[in-house]
Amino acid sequence: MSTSADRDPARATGDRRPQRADARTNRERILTVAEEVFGAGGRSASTDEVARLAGVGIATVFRHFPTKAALLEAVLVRRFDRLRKQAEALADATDPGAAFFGFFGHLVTDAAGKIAIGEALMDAGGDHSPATTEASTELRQAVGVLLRNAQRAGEVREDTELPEVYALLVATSRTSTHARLDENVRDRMLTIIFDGLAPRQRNASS
Amino acid sequence: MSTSADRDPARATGDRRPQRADARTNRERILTVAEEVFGAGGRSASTDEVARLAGVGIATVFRHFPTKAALLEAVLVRRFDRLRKQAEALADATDPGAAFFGFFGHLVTDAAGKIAIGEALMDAGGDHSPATTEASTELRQAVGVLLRNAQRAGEVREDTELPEVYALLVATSRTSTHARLDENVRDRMLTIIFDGLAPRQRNASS
Amino acid sequence: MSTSADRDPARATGDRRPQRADARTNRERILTVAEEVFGAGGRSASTDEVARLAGVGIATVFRHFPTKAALLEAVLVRRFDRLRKQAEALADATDPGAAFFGFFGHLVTDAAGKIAIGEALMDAGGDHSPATTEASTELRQAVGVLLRNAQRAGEVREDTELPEVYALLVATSRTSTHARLDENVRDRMLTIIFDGLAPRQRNASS
Amino acid sequence: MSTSADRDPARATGDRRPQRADARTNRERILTVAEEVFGAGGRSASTDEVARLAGVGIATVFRHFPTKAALLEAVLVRRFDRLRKQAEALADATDPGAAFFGFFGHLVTDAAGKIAIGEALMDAGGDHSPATTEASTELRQAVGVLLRNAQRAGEVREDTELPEVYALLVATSRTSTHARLDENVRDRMLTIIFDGLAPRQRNASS
DNA sequence: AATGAATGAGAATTCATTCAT
DNA sequence: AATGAATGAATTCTCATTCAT
Repeated sequence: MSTSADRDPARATGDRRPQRADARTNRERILTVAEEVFGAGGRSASTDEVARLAGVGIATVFRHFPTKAALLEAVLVRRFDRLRKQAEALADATDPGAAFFGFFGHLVTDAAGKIAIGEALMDAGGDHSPATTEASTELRQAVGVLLRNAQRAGEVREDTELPEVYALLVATSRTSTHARLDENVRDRMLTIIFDGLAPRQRNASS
Repeated sequence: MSTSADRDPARATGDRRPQRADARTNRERILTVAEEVFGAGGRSASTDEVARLAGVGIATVFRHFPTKAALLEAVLVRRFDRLRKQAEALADATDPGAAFFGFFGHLVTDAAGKIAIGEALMDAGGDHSPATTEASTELRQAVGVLLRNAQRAGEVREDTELPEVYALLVATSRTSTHARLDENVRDRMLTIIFDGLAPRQRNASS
Repeated sequence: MSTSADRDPARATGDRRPQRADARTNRERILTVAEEVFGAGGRSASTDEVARLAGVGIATVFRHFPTKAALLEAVLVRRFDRLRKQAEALADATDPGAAFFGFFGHLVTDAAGKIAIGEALMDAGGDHSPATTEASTELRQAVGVLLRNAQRAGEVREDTELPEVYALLVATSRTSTHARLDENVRDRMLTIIFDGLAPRQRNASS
Repeated sequence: MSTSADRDPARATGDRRPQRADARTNRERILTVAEEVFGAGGRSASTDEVARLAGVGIATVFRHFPTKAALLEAVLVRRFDRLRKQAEALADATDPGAAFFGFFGHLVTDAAGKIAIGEALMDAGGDHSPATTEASTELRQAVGVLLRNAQRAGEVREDTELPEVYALLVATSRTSTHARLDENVRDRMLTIIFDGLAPRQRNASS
C-alpha cells in the first residue's frame, strides 16, 4: 500500500542526510501557511505573504522550495496524500455505502473549505510535475476503491464509473469552497448527486 | 421583462452618441479576445496579451475599459447576458423538461467551454460591480424560471430549489471547462445529476 | 512701444490667411482654459483636461498648438503680454510711486493667483522659446520703467536695480500663489519689502 | 584586509555596490540622490532616474520607500530636520541679530540651492503626511525662535511676525534656487528684505 | 477645421528569485 | 541553515501625439 513512501516530505529537497530539526519545523510551517495562503488567494498570492505569515525570511522559503511552483506542488502533494490516506482508511469499512458517501460529503464540506488550489485537482493539460500527478492519481485510485466497494454493496448504481464520479467530486468541492455555499444549499446539492448515484429503480426512466 | 435592454454592449460606455464604426469593432474584438484570454488564463492573464491578440495597442484597451477590472466585468456581463437571453428564449418552450435539461447541458457542454472566468459566477464575497451582480442575478432568475417550469411539468423533483440547482450548474460547467472532460465522461456526469433531479418515485424502496 | 505686434495670437500658427471665426474662438477658449488648468496643476496637468474643459476635441488643441510645450508657451506669452500692457499703461502715471508699488502689489495679490506657471517667469536655464523669452524680457523692461520712474520720483531707493526687484516680484507672487497666503500675512510681507525698497533715511529728500 | 575599501559606497562608478552591510548606506544614497533629482526636476522627476543615479535597481528604491510619495516625504523630512537643527543651534547665539539674518541668508544662499521640492514648504492645501507636516512645523518654530530673539535684541522690527517672515524666507530661497540668481543680485535682494525687517526709524515715512 | 480613436513610450509598483552576510 | 537586501522583468495605467473620418 505504501505507494507514497518515496514522497516523504522531509526528503523532497533531495537531501540525503537528515535535516536539522529546525529546518524540518520550518518546512512544515511553511507548507501549512502556504496551504492557507494559496487556498485563500489562489496561486496568485505572493510568496512573501507565505514567508511573513510563517515567520521566516523569504530566502528560507526558497531554500526549502526552489521555486514558487515547487511550493505549490508540495502543498498539493501534501493535500492529496492526506486525502488519499483518509480514503484508504475507509477502504475496509463495514458499510461501504456510508464510507463512499461519507468521504464524498466530507471532501465537499470540510476539506474543500481550504483549498482553492484545487484548480489543479484534475487539470489535464496542467503543467504538473510527476510528483503531483502521481499523488493525484493515487488519490483518484483510492476514491475508485471506495466507489467500487459501494457498487458491490449495491449502494451505488453499476452503470457509473470513476471518471464522472471524480469529476463530480471535484466540481462540487471546488464550488463549495469558492462560492461559500450555505450549509443547507450544500446539503441539498449533495442530496441531488447522491440520489443520482443511487441504484436505478426497476422502472427507472432509461 | 427585458430588464437588461439598457446593458446593450454597444452602449456600455454610457456614450449617448453612436460610436464610430471602427471603435465599435475594436471594442467587440477586444471583448471577444478577452473572453478567450481570461477564459484560458484566469483573471491573472495580462491585458497586454489581450491587446496583442486583438491586434490593437495596449492603450486602446484601456481607452475602452478604463481598468482591467472594468474589462473583466464587461466580459462577464456580456457572457451573463448572452446566457440569460438563451435561457429566456426557452421560457415558453412547449417541453419545459427538455428546455431545462437542454439548457443545463448546453451550458456545461458548449458555452462553458470558454470561460474559466466563471470564477465569479457565484462568488459571494466577490468584489463585483453592481452591473456584474445585476447581470448575474438576472441569469440566475432566468434559470429559475426554467426550473419552475420543469417542476410544474413534473419533470424535476419538487423538493429542490434554485440555489442548489444553480450551484450544480456552476460547478459542473466550471469543471467541465477546466478539466477538459472527455465527452462521454461529461455526459455520464450529467446523467447522474439529471437522474438526481428527476421526480422521486412515489414508492421509493426503503 | 508696439514691440509685440508680431506676436498677435491669431497668427501664432504661422497661418497667413485670416482664421475662421470659430477657429479663433476655439483658440482663445483653449488658451483661457489652459491658463487655469496649468495654473492649478502646474505643467504636469494633462492636455486632455484642457480639451475637455474647453469643450473641444483633443485634436483641436493640437491643431492650434502643435505640442504641449507650444501651448504652455502661448499661455505664458499671453500672460506676460497682458502684464506688460498693464505695466506700460502705468508708465505715464502721475504718481510713479503709487504706480510701481501698486503694480507690485497687484501682481502678488491678484494676478499671481492663477499662475503656477510662473515657474518659468525667470528661469535662466529654461528651455524657453525665443517668443517666450522675448515676452518675458519685455515685461521685465516695462517693470524696469516703473521702477526707474519711482526712483526718479524719490519713492524708491536709488541703490537698487531691476534684477533684484524683479526677483522679489517673482518670488513673492509665486509664493503667494503657491502657499495661499492669508491676506493679512501677504500684506505684511509686502510691507516689509516695500519698506526695504523705500529710500534710505539720510538722503530721503534730495 | 583593505578589501573593504573597494566596497566604499562612494565609488558609484565601479558599480561595486556593497550589499548587505550597507543597506543603510543605500538608503542614504537614495535619499541624497533623490534630493538632487527632485530638486532639479520637481516631483515629476522619475523614480527610475533616482535609482539610476544612486546606482541601485528600481526595486531597491521601492524597498526602502514603498511609494514615490514616501520617498518625496522622506526627502522633505530629512531636509526640514537638517535645517531645523541648524536653526536650533543658533538659538543661543550671542548675537541674535547675526544669528537670524545669517540663517536667513544661509538658507537662501546655500541650502536652498538644491531643493525645488520646497514646492511643499508651506503648501497649505498640500497632501502631506503627518510626518512631513510635523517636520515642517518644527522648522518653522525654530525659525520663530530666531526671529523673536532678534526682535528682543532690537535687531528686527517689532511689528512683524513669523508668518510673513517665513513666507519671505520660502519665497526668496525658492526663487534663488529656481532662477539661479547671480550672486550679487541675490545679495541685493536680501539687502532689501533685511532693510525692510530692520527696526523702524522714529521718523519713518509711511 | 474639428473630432474621437489609436498608439507607443514611459511611470509607478509588484514579485519571484538571487546574493552576501 | 537562515536572513534581509537587491534586482530585473513584468504589469497596470497615463499621456502627448498622430490618424482617419
